[in-house]
Amino acid sequence: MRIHVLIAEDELAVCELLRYNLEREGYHVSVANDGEEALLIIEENAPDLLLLDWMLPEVPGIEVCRRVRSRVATKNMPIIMLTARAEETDRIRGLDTGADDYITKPFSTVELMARIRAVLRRIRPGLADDTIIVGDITMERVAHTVKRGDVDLHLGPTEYRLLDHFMQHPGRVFSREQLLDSVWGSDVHVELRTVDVHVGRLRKILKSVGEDPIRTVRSAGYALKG
Amino acid sequence: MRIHVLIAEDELAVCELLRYNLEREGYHVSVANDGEEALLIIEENAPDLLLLDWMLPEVPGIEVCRRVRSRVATKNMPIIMLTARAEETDRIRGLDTGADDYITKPFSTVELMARIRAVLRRIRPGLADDTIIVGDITMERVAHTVKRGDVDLHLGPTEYRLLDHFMQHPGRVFSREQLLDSVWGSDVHVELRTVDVHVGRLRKILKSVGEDPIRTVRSAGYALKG
DNA sequence: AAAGACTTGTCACAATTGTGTCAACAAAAC
DNA sequence: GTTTTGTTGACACAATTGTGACAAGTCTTT
Repeated sequence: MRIHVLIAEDELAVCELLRYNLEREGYHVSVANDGEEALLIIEENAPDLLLLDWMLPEVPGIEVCRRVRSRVATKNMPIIMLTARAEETDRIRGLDTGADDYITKPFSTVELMARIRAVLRRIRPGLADDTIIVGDITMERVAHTVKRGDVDLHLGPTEYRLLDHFMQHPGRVFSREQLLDSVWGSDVHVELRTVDVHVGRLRKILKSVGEDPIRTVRSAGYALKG
Repeated sequence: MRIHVLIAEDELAVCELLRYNLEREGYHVSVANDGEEALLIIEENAPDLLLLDWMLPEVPGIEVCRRVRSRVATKNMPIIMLTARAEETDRIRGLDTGADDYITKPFSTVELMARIRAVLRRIRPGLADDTIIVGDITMERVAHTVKRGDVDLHLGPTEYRLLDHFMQHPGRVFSREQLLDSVWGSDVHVELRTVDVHVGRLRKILKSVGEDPIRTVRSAGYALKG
């Protein structure tokens, strides 16, 4: 039985991005374009997780949230809020929205997926896959640890997300642009070459234990040797 | 159901080149010669992908882009911009054009096709075919790898594009001019003989594993043995 | 509040790899 | 044997990638 995620979001582009990423990780995805639709779908077929836009037509996100919480059947449904601006963060945080987590746009898909796993794990331990293994590299996402062979490696946050992304698609080449999009976030302004630096840092750590597992593909990007 | 691509471009020569290449790869192609026509076609029968010239009569490309994005039905339509000069690149990038990708003329058709596949893959994973096999040569486009038998081969960017092109049309003979057009770009100024050199280099790599798979056709050009 | 320990994004410069030409040589055609 | 066409190594230089240093920013700890 696959995990059912409902996306309540009116920006189609964001919807598709989320749907694509979620489906690729094996979730069953529904989409609601406004608050009313979201509530209908929830009543009809309660999802396992709700990705809820803060600003939603018809019924605003916070209202959806409240109604979901007020109903017994859905009282414990995990909710992750998608908020537009970083400034609102504190306000949302302060309010008792009842959301389990929130993330501000633009967000990196890698990070969002990580949060989704985290929230699901809290509710249904064992459902979200927690470790990825590629070659001799093991990522324990629960513990946020990376091992190569038997050696524990210490990665910074960015290196961690970068490796996470690579490990989800071993062998596949990603351009700097793509990495920036997935690992940093959709419209963050960061120099393209910064990717090189972080790949370099990741490499350095990984190479401390064995062969360089990252492949540079000239004029194309980087890939994890699959 | 074939993938439907709309070409919005006023230069007839470019149009035909694109149409020819796209149809050969199995896409269903429509053509609009100005922005207005493009919008009409889009409204009437939304394509799966839009190849959009930046400079377009009647309604400029950027305006078409905006309108496509503003309509719900076409909000997610993948758009690849064709821009004239390399200098505009940064500006276009900085602007939030809403295009999924852009490519500056002159472009090599091999590269454009690669980008089209990349964009489509994002939207409809599984639709764009990612590996080509001819004889004992395997190209894994996602991983950007080439194997002959079990041996991994390391090709430089140009060799890679050249082989890609050959493998798309096994057996067919291409003149140096044609190869220059398809692999290097429409009006790049490069000596004809340079093709020989690159074919030579490609051959050398390929021959390191087995028989020479490239056929020289005297006074006509080269072909991959199909 | 200050100090220290990490992270991060950029830059400048080094190291590496790829590119286009040419010219000498080889092979085929006439 | 002469002419035409293709092959290949050498080479300068272009383009791309790797990396150490650094300043600014965070988060902890004291």
